[in-house]
Amino acid sequence: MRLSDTIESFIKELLGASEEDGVELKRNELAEYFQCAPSQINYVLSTRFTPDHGYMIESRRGGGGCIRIIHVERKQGDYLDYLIRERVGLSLADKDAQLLLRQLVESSTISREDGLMIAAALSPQALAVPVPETVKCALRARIMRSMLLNIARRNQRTKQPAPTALIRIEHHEV
Amino acid sequence: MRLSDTIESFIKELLGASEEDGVELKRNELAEYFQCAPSQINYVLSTRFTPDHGYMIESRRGGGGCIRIIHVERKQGDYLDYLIRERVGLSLADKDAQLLLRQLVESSTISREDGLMIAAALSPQALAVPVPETVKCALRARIMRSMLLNIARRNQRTKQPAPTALIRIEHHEV
DNA sequence: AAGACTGACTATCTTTGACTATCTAAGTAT
DNA sequence: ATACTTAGATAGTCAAAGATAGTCAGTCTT
Repeated sequence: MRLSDTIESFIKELLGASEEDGVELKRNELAEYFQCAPSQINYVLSTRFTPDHGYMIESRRGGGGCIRIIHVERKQGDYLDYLIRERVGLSLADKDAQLLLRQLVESSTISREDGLMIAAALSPQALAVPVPETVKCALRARIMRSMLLNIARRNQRTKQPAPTALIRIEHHEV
Repeated sequence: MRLSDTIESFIKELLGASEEDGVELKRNELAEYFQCAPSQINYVLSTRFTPDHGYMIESRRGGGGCIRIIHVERKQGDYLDYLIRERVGLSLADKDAQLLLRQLVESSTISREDGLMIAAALSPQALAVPVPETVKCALRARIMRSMLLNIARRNQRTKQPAPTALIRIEHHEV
């Protein structure tokens, strides 16, 4: 078994054992424990604990610093989960983003308020920085996923599970 | 727990227990109590009790000198306005964004949910596209402004600038 | 070729201590 | 009395040291 896989399972065990929906760990301690370079931890995090995997990472440097990993439960057949993992993809044109948002609000997958918040974050004015359109598309996709994940997490916290279920498996390139 | 965090909570407890909206303390006594260098107190004040955090500091040197910490209450609408117009500016470092969000939630200017949504949109993971940091700073400012503006509009629509419960969020929970 | 792994370099946050600035009070000179 | 001086008591500043985590390009493995 590869080291990365071992570390991955270890972290997932920690998450499973935790009361909360997240765990805190010290990068250096973990690296010490597994006898590897500290940057190996970053590698594991960036390849196996990404937003599309349903994880959020927060960290602090300096004395007393640490890494926090938050897991958002994915339920089978959860539409939000499908969106984050597949539908949004790596690139999202402005037009597609608006279309998607409208669908999500109309199908009550997300609230109107949340839809407006996402729209605000993705608005052309917000993204009016001098970068190629391809980069903006990547950005839209990332921001969209990150915000949807946050909504999923909130749903999980409030124990008020997904408003809808309906999975429509459409093709997913945007 | 970091010493700075401990001292921060201690001071906030004092503030909470106080009848006034401020407390007075002796730098050296505090330092003695926490067994640290007096300048540590200055560090805590300058990183956690700034105007952005909603605090004002006054002090007197010499015999009988002391430090006074005052918590400033702000009107929601005005504060949001100020943020949108002045504070956010054209550029916003990651650190500043987090600081700002934390203060906004602590002062109930925005709800915890909105704070988390903005944090999700501004998270390093969401902005992980290959552009210079200067561009990211510009982007953060724009997204932040756009989302705050959306909140302000929503408040106006509902005519009910409803705050939320006072929730103390943890350090990088924002 | 793709994924796993590493190490040097960088960025950020905390803590400390030496040095500086300011204030009060008491003492001294006029 | 009034002005000046000085000692002691505070607080402020800043840069260095320490403690973490992040990045990235190159190497190794499969």
